[in-house]
Amino acid sequence: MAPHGTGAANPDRLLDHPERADIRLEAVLHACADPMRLLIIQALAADPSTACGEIGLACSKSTATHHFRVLREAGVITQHYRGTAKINELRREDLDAVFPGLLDSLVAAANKQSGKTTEPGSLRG
Amino acid sequence: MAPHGTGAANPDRLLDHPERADIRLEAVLHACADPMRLLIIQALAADPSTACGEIGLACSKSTATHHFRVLREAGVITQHYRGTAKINELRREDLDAVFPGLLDSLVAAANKQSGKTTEPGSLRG
DNA sequence: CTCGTAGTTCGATGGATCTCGTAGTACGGT
DNA sequence: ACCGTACTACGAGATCCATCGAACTACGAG
Repeated sequence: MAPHGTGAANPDRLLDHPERADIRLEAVLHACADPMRLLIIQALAADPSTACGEIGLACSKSTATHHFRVLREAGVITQHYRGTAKINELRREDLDAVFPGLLDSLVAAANKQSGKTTEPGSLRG
Repeated sequence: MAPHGTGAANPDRLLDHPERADIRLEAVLHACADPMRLLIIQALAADPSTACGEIGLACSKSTATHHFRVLREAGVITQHYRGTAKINELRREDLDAVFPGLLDSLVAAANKQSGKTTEPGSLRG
């Protein structure tokens, strides 16, 4: 038996995302309750469609993978491959539909706390 | 030496609360990311100034104490004694000042998810 | 095919966290 | 003074979580 990566478990490189209806508030909050993941969210809010590596996360690659996964499984972000890179996006529409206003106040709070100036106009593409 | 409760550590029954400026977003989110504590928050949102025991929590008393403490130390609620009862209140003003809109969307999300009808008069003015 | 880049998986470790029962303190009434 | 109610503090057990390094897969370019 191969000691690692049982290989080809997902040949098309597709990723599982929870349906909109399956997004749970506790999971979303838990996902956001981590400084590293909050950073990711801020980065994606400022810059949609960013690859994992493009966000300068101060941790190892495996840790980064872990955090992105937590966010995806909670329904906060979507991920899809683009060549060798993995592109991340906030699930704005879904989150707004399920928990109206939550994401916005969350991002605003994160930006405020980190002293970021989310200048008016950059919020929406 | 008394094996438990070193007694009179706080003769006036005063409780430590973080200052408004010391409230951290991660801590607030983490505090809210628990079903039990989310229940407490919903209860306090619907009914300010409630004693610990008045919320029908499905857990032991020591566990309840623990959850209330987490909420207090995160800056989500205040607690003060009134006779033998301990009264809890949401720190609405402080939270609104530090993270505008967050508490409202949080409570609304919790109510929505739990199918609670947030009294058609209290939310929309 | 080979190499480099991007990200994953596994396994381990150390630290939080949840939960509880038991034993304790504080207050208010009788 | 005594008792009951309300809640706390401690200690233990179980589980979860963040983090890492090492080994691995997948894709693209030359």
